[in-house]
Amino acid sequence: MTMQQQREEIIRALKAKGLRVTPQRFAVYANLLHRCDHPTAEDILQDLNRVAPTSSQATVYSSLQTLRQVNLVREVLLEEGVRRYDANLKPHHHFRCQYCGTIADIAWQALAHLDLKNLKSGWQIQDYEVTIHGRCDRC
Amino acid sequence: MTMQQQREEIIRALKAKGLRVTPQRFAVYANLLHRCDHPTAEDILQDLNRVAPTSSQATVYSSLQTLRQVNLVREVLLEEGVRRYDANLKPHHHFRCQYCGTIADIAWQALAHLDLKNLKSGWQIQDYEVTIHGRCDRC
DNA sequence: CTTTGTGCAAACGATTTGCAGGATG
DNA sequence: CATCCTGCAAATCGTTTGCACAAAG
Repeated sequence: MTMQQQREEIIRALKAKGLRVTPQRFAVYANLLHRCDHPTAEDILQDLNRVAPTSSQATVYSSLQTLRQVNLVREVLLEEGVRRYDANLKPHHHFRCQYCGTIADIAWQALAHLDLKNLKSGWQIQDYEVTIHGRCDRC
Repeated sequence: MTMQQQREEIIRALKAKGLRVTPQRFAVYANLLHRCDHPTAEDILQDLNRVAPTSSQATVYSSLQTLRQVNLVREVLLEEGVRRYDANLKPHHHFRCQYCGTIADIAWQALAHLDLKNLKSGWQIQDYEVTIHGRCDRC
């Protein structure tokens, strides 16, 4: 996919959700899509303003909130007191290295599916996520 | 187990970890052990001071931190921006109702174990946890 | 031109810290 | 009696909010 196509793809996604396409919102979403780590709001802000000022702090926070509401982005909880964001919408699990903090995505199919029947009577399962803790190949 | 035995059990656990047994620390840990929900620091503070002032805010926070460091207590991440605590050390998973927020423990054995072999080459698995989202029997 | 988004700075809630006095082992 | 813990209040961190102005459709 060319650079240009990627841009159009993002614009299409935002419009499809009824969002106005502003440079700041575009930048936040594009940044999240192009990164493979799971950055915090602060990480994104830093990255966007690395070269030239692009967005303010408040705008990054509000963009993330908006993108989350329309399900283009989701929050990931892997560490205590840290909110991370992820634009990978395909269901997947996470592997976090306890030593260096690196986070790797684990494809949904990579795990044998759980047998969730009759877990707790009367409770309906919507979805589930697995977080694996361990040591990565470099630690 | 009698009330008295429970108290002695707690004192033994704290001493075994090299911690001094203060009334405040005792109260925080005992409170957490006797509750089946997964309270926040604030919840614990409220509960302890319900009848008579027992601990200050700073002390509850510091006790939780200390108890966590010695592995008598662990943090649970189930909702965005909320830190909950749990003194149940037996490995278990969590089920959270998306409607009322109720959290239920799922015994480790209740889930068919995951096949975690060959997940990612070079990565060693320490442990994993499953968070299930759904609707509880009362919602 | 109407509506929505941005940026600033102030407000906020949860958690942490500095420090003096108090309790524990 | 040395060390560790507590409580208060102030500091800090991440996030949210109010509001005037700017930009998008």
